[in-house]
Amino acid sequence: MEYQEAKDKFISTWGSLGSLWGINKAMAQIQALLFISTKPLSMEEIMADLKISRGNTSMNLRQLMDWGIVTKTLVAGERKEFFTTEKDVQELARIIAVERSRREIKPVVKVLSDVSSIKDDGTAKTKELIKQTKALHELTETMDVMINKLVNQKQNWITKSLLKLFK
Amino acid sequence: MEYQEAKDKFISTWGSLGSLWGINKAMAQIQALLFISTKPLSMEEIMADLKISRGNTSMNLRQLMDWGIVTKTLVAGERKEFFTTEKDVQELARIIAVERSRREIKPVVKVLSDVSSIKDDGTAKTKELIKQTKALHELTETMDVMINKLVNQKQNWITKSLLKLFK
DNA sequence: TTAAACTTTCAATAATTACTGAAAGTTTAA
DNA sequence: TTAAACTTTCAGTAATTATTGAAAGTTTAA
Repeated sequence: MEYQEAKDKFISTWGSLGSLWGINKAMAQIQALLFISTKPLSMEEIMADLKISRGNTSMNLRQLMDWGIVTKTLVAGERKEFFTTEKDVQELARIIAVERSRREIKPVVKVLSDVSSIKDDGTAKTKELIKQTKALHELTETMDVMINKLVNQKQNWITKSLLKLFK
Repeated sequence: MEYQEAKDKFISTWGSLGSLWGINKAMAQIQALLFISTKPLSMEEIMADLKISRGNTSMNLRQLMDWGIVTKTLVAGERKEFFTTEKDVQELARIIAVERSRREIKPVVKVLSDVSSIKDDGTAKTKELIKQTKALHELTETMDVMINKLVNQKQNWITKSLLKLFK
């Protein structure tokens, strides 16, 4: 497999994987492109390489910046803006985990907490609803705590955690 | 909040959360409905409660059975089929984790392995591609191993893991 | 058998989500 | 200033994904 083929394969796989970590295809592809680039890229270069429109590029770059995964960088002597992504995979994984916790898990924990604390009217169906959503609430909260603790070990957190779990 | 309101809120939240664990809305809602039901439900009952068509119900029930989350149960004296879901949240989480690993993580690990092992032609861009996809490969594989090990602790795995990590 | 009761399939359609491109907005250099 | 170089916005459109419903398929009881 040659460079170009490998590059395309990586970008397209990473793109379709976007759904796994909750972002859209173009967003994931832009991140992938920056991730394997040896230098900051301009909007023009990203558009040309991925064959997507200016508008799409602009919107998805902004989202990536909102996630804290991509940053603008100035290139000496150039007027236009250039972009780079976090290059350290562990740091990348940390950012994604924290953001997903904030955006998706926290709101669900809230709903589960509300639903599971309705008044017990003594009927079997109400009892079941309370029991099951309470269990789900505990689970979700535990996992959220776990993610946030894991991730705060910073440097080399994944390897460290693995060791702790299975030594 | 009364029973019906709480139930609707739970089902709709769980439904829109489907994307988080990689399934569609109707599928997640059916699972949610079964999860808080005090008895097995027939297709008719599911259709009526969620206001979805027969076809949709049938297809999504099948998918839930493929995932191993829902099972057919026979109800004495009834000809039609009834359905139940796994009621234990920890077991539910185990099944989902294993399935996602199999369906989504494993194939990506394969691509990353292929891409990161292309021939080094000495150029900077090839070196960068190899370096970055290798790092991603290691990370993804480590996480996959972690998930599978965690999950194989069976009984009470989440609490156990949390203790191990932070004692 | 057969026909009623039930489930599955799948082409058509609806709903959702992503993308384009041109106009409006912003910044900078002269 | 102003005009060129650049970025953002967003209405319209395209692509994707989910849903319907009716026809075909299956099972069971008589």
